[in-house]
Amino acid sequence: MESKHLAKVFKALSNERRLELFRLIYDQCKAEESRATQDGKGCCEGIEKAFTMACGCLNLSRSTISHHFKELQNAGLITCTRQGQTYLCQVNEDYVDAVRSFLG
Amino acid sequence: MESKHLAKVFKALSNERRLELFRLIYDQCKAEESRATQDGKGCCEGIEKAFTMACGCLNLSRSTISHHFKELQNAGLITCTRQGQTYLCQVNEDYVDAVRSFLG
DNA sequence: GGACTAATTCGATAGTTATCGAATTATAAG
DNA sequence: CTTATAATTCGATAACTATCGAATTAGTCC
Repeated sequence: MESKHLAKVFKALSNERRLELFRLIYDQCKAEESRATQDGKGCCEGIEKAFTMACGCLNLSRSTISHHFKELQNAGLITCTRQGQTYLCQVNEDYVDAVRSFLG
Repeated sequence: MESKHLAKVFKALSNERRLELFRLIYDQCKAEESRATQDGKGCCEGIEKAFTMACGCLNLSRSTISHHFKELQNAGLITCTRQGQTYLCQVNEDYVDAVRSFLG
Protein backbone atom coordinates (compact mmCIF):
# COMPACT_ATOMS: atom_id res chain seq x y z
CA MET A 1 0.00 0.00 0.00
CA GLU A 2 1.36 3.39 -0.90
CA SER A 3 2.26 6.00 1.68
CA LYS A 4 -0.58 8.33 0.91
CA HIS A 5 -3.21 5.73 1.52
CA LEU A 6 -1.50 4.08 4.44
CA ALA A 7 -1.13 7.46 6.14
CA LYS A 8 -4.86 7.91 5.74
CA VAL A 9 -5.51 4.63 7.51
CA PHE A 10 -3.16 5.59 10.30
CA LYS A 11 -4.86 8.93 10.64
CA ALA A 12 -8.19 7.20 11.10
CA LEU A 13 -6.66 5.22 13.96
CA SER A 14 -4.75 8.12 15.45
CA ASN A 15 -7.55 9.35 17.67
CA GLU A 16 -7.85 7.44 20.91
CA ARG A 17 -11.62 7.34 20.96
CA ARG A 18 -11.81 6.36 17.34
CA LEU A 19 -9.28 3.62 17.89
CA GLU A 20 -11.40 2.30 20.73
CA LEU A 21 -14.41 2.42 18.46
CA PHE A 22 -12.63 0.46 15.80
CA ARG A 23 -11.50 -2.11 18.32
CA LEU A 24 -15.06 -2.52 19.55
CA ILE A 25 -16.26 -3.18 16.05
CA TYR A 26 -13.33 -5.38 15.23
CA ASP A 27 -13.68 -7.53 18.34
CA GLN A 28 -17.39 -7.98 17.81
CA CYS A 29 -16.80 -9.01 14.23
CA LYS A 30 -14.21 -11.54 15.31
CA ALA A 31 -16.58 -12.99 17.90
CA GLU A 32 -19.36 -13.13 15.35
CA GLU A 33 -17.05 -14.78 12.87
CA SER A 34 -16.04 -17.62 15.15
CA ARG A 35 -19.68 -18.17 16.01
CA ALA A 36 -20.52 -18.28 12.32
CA THR A 37 -17.72 -20.74 11.67
CA GLN A 38 -19.03 -23.03 14.38
CA ASP A 39 -22.46 -22.90 12.79
CA GLY A 40 -20.91 -23.70 9.43
CA LYS A 41 -22.18 -20.43 7.97
CA GLY A 42 -18.79 -19.18 6.75
CA CYS A 43 -17.76 -15.62 7.42
CA CYS A 44 -19.21 -12.83 9.51
CA GLU A 45 -21.87 -10.85 7.73
CA GLY A 46 -21.26 -7.79 9.84
CA ILE A 47 -22.48 -6.62 13.17
CA GLU A 48 -25.88 -5.10 13.67
CA LYS A 49 -26.67 -1.93 15.55
CA ALA A 50 -23.05 -0.90 15.56
CA PHE A 51 -23.89 2.73 16.13
CA THR A 52 -26.21 2.00 19.02
CA MET A 53 -23.62 -0.28 20.55
CA ALA A 54 -20.95 2.39 20.18
CA CYS A 55 -23.16 4.97 21.83
CA GLY A 56 -23.45 2.68 24.82
CA CYS A 57 -19.72 2.04 25.05
CA LEU A 58 -18.17 5.40 24.30
CA ASN A 59 -18.88 8.43 26.39
CA LEU A 60 -19.37 10.78 23.45
CA SER A 61 -22.26 12.59 21.84
CA ARG A 62 -24.08 10.86 19.01
CA SER A 63 -22.92 13.44 16.52
CA THR A 64 -19.29 12.87 17.45
CA ILE A 65 -19.70 9.13 17.16
CA SER A 66 -21.30 9.58 13.78
CA HIS A 67 -18.30 11.63 12.76
CA HIS A 68 -15.90 8.90 13.90
CA PHE A 69 -17.79 6.26 11.98
CA LYS A 70 -17.45 8.39 8.88
CA GLU A 71 -13.74 8.73 9.37
CA LEU A 72 -13.28 4.98 9.67
CA GLN A 73 -15.35 4.49 6.55
CA ASN A 74 -13.45 7.13 4.59
CA ALA A 75 -10.20 5.43 5.43
CA GLY A 76 -11.67 2.18 4.14
CA LEU A 77 -11.36 0.33 7.44
CA ILE A 78 -15.04 -0.44 7.76
CA THR A 79 -18.13 -0.55 5.61
CA CYS A 80 -21.50 0.45 6.98
CA THR A 81 -24.77 -0.23 5.27
CA ARG A 82 -28.02 0.99 6.57
CA GLN A 83 -30.55 -1.60 7.58
CA GLY A 84 -33.77 0.06 8.49
CA GLN A 85 -33.04 2.35 11.36
CA THR A 86 -29.65 0.93 12.17
CA TYR A 87 -26.29 0.00 10.75
CA LEU A 88 -24.85 -3.23 9.54
CA CYS A 89 -21.14 -2.79 9.99
CA GLN A 90 -18.29 -4.81 8.53
CA VAL A 91 -14.55 -4.67 8.97
CA ASN A 92 -12.50 -4.54 5.82
CA GLU A 93 -9.92 -7.20 6.61
CA ASP A 94 -7.67 -6.21 3.73
CA TYR A 95 -7.01 -2.88 5.34
CA VAL A 96 -6.30 -4.36 8.71
CA ASP A 97 -3.84 -6.69 7.04
CA ALA A 98 -2.20 -3.75 5.32
CA VAL A 99 -1.65 -2.13 8.70
CA ARG A 100 -0.40 -5.34 10.18
CA SER A 101 2.00 -6.13 7.42
CA PHE A 102 3.19 -2.59 6.99
CA LEU A 103 6.94 -2.85 7.03
CA GLY A 104 8.16 -6.40 7.08
CA MET B 1 -0.42 -1.93 24.09
CA GLU B 2 -3.19 0.29 25.40
CA SER B 3 -5.29 2.50 23.17
CA LYS B 4 -3.84 5.77 24.34
CA HIS B 5 -0.33 4.80 23.47
CA LEU B 6 -1.17 2.98 20.30
CA ALA B 7 -3.12 5.99 19.08
CA LYS B 8 -0.02 8.07 19.66
CA VAL B 9 2.02 5.74 17.49
CA PHE B 10 -0.59 5.89 14.77
CA LYS B 11 -0.66 9.65 14.96
CA ALA B 12 3.06 9.74 14.37
CA LEU B 13 2.54 7.70 11.23
CA SER B 14 -0.56 9.56 10.07
CA ASN B 15 1.27 12.24 8.17
CA GLU B 16 2.29 11.17 4.68
CA ARG B 17 5.68 12.84 4.75
CA ARG B 18 6.45 11.57 8.21
CA LEU B 19 5.46 8.07 7.19
CA GLU B 20 7.84 8.31 4.26
CA LEU B 21 10.53 9.49 6.61
CA PHE B 22 9.96 6.58 8.92
CA ARG B 23 10.08 4.17 6.02
CA LEU B 24 13.36 5.62 4.86
CA ILE B 25 14.86 5.11 8.28
CA TYR B 26 13.32 1.71 8.69
CA ASP B 27 14.52 0.45 5.33
CA GLN B 28 18.03 1.68 5.91
CA CYS B 29 18.11 0.01 9.29
CA LYS B 30 16.95 -3.25 7.78
CA ALA B 31 19.63 -3.06 5.12
CA GLU B 32 22.25 -2.24 7.71
CA GLU B 33 21.07 -5.10 9.86
CA SER B 34 21.40 -7.73 7.18
CA ARG B 35 24.85 -6.41 6.38
CA ALA B 36 25.77 -6.63 10.06
CA THR B 37 24.48 -10.16 10.29
CA GLN B 38 26.62 -11.18 7.34
CA ASP B 39 29.63 -9.69 9.03
CA GLY B 40 28.78 -11.53 12.21
CA LYS B 41 28.38 -8.29 14.13
CA GLY B 42 24.89 -8.95 15.41
CA CYS B 43 22.30 -6.23 15.18
CA CYS B 44 22.18 -2.84 13.53
CA GLU B 45 23.68 -0.11 15.65
CA GLY B 46 21.65 2.57 13.96
CA ILE B 47 22.06 4.60 10.83
CA GLU B 48 24.35 7.58 10.68
CA LYS B 49 23.52 10.99 9.28
CA ALA B 50 19.82 10.20 9.30
CA PHE B 51 18.85 13.86 9.28
CA THR B 52 21.13 14.71 6.40
CA MET B 53 19.86 11.72 4.48
CA ALA B 54 16.25 12.75 5.13
CA CYS B 55 16.94 16.28 3.92
CA GLY B 56 18.17 14.83 0.67
CA CYS B 57 15.16 12.57 0.22
CA LEU B 58 12.25 14.68 1.38
CA ASN B 59 11.40 17.96 -0.22
CA LEU B 60 10.83 19.83 3.03
CA SER B 61 12.57 22.53 4.98
CA ARG B 62 15.10 21.45 7.59
CA SER B 63 12.98 22.80 10.39
CA THR B 64 10.00 20.75 9.27
CA ILE B 65 12.13 17.64 9.03
CA SER B 66 13.46 18.31 12.50
CA HIS B 67 9.88 18.53 13.70
CA HIS B 68 8.99 15.20 12.10
CA PHE B 69 11.98 13.51 13.69
CA LYS B 70 10.80 14.78 17.05
CA GLU B 71 7.33 13.40 16.50
CA LEU B 72 8.67 9.97 15.65
CA GLN B 73 10.84 10.07 18.74
CA ASN B 74 8.01 11.23 20.98
CA ALA B 75 5.88 8.35 19.80
CA GLY B 76 8.73 6.00 20.66
CA LEU B 77 9.21 4.71 17.14
CA ILE B 78 12.81 5.80 16.83
CA THR B 79 15.67 6.83 19.04
CA CYS B 80 18.14 9.45 17.93
CA THR B 81 21.42 10.17 19.61
CA ARG B 82 23.68 12.91 18.58
CA GLN B 83 27.09 11.96 17.31
CA GLY B 84 29.14 15.04 16.72
CA GLN B 85 27.32 17.10 14.17
CA THR B 86 24.94 14.40 13.08
CA TYR B 87 22.44 11.83 14.24
CA LEU B 88 22.70 8.18 14.97
CA CYS B 89 19.22 6.88 14.49
CA GLN B 90 17.68 3.59 15.56
CA VAL B 91 14.29 2.03 15.03
CA ASN B 92 12.54 0.76 18.11
CA GLU B 93 11.48 -2.65 16.86
CA ASP B 94 9.13 -3.24 19.77
CA TYR B 95 6.94 -0.43 18.62
CA VAL B 96 6.87 -1.56 15.06
CA ASP B 97 5.84 -4.98 16.31
CA ALA B 98 3.06 -3.43 18.35
CA VAL B 99 1.72 -1.80 15.23
CA ARG B 100 2.04 -4.97 13.27
CA SER B 101 0.38 -7.16 15.81
CA PHE B 102 -2.32 -4.68 16.69
CA LEU B 103 -5.53 -6.66 16.49
CA GLY B 104 -4.94 -10.30 15.93
C1' DG C 1 -50.89 11.34 9.69
C1' DG C 2 -48.62 11.42 14.52
C1' DA C 3 -45.39 9.75 17.91
C1' DC C 4 -41.15 7.78 18.54
C1' DT C 5 -36.39 6.29 17.76
C1' DA C 6 -32.05 6.35 15.04
C1' DA C 7 -28.71 8.65 12.68
C1' DT C 8 -26.96 12.79 10.08
C1' DT C 9 -25.97 17.41 9.25
C1' DC C 10 -25.00 22.17 10.68
C1' DG C 11 -22.60 25.86 12.94
C1' DA C 12 -19.59 27.07 16.41
C1' DT C 13 -15.44 26.76 19.12
C1' DA C 14 -11.25 25.50 21.12
C1' DG C 15 -7.27 22.99 20.26
C1' DT C 16 -3.82 20.87 17.27
C1' DT C 17 -0.76 20.42 13.21
C1' DA C 18 2.26 21.18 9.11
C1' DT C 19 4.87 24.25 7.20
C1' DC C 20 8.05 28.00 6.42
C1' DG C 21 12.00 31.36 7.00
C1' DA C 22 14.84 33.59 10.26
C1' DA C 23 17.49 33.46 14.29
C1' DT C 24 20.07 30.58 17.35
C1' DT C 25 22.88 26.93 19.25
C1' DA C 26 26.21 23.15 18.78
C1' DT C 27 30.05 20.97 16.81
C1' DA C 28 34.06 20.52 13.88
C1' DA C 29 38.02 22.16 11.28
C1' DG C 30 41.24 25.52 9.91
C1' DC D 1 39.22 32.73 17.40
C1' DT D 2 36.89 32.35 12.82
C1' DT D 3 34.48 30.04 9.53
C1' DA D 4 31.51 26.56 8.03
C1' DT D 5 28.15 23.04 8.61
C1' DA D 6 24.37 20.64 11.18
C1' DA D 7 20.42 20.77 13.72
C1' DT D 8 17.07 23.20 16.81
C1' DT D 9 14.12 26.68 18.27
C1' DC D 10 11.01 30.60 17.51
C1' DG D 11 7.08 33.01 15.73
C1' DA D 12 3.68 33.13 12.40
C1' DT D 13 0.04 31.33 9.60
C1' DA D 14 -3.18 28.57 7.34
C1' DA D 15 -5.46 24.31 7.57
C1' DC D 16 -7.47 20.67 9.98
C1' DT D 17 -9.79 18.12 14.00
C1' DA D 18 -12.66 16.81 17.99
C1' DT D 19 -16.33 17.99 20.22
C1' DC D 20 -20.87 19.68 21.39
C1' DG D 21 -25.95 20.85 21.14
C1' DA D 22 -29.58 21.98 18.09
C1' DA D 23 -31.99 21.21 13.99
C1' DT D 24 -33.02 17.92 10.48
C1' DT D 25 -33.80 13.72 7.94
C1' DA D 26 -34.97 8.77 7.75
C1' DG D 27 -37.40 4.82 9.24
C1' DT D 28 -40.87 2.16 12.24
C1' DC D 29 -45.13 1.39 14.37
C1' DC D 30 -49.68 2.62 15.90
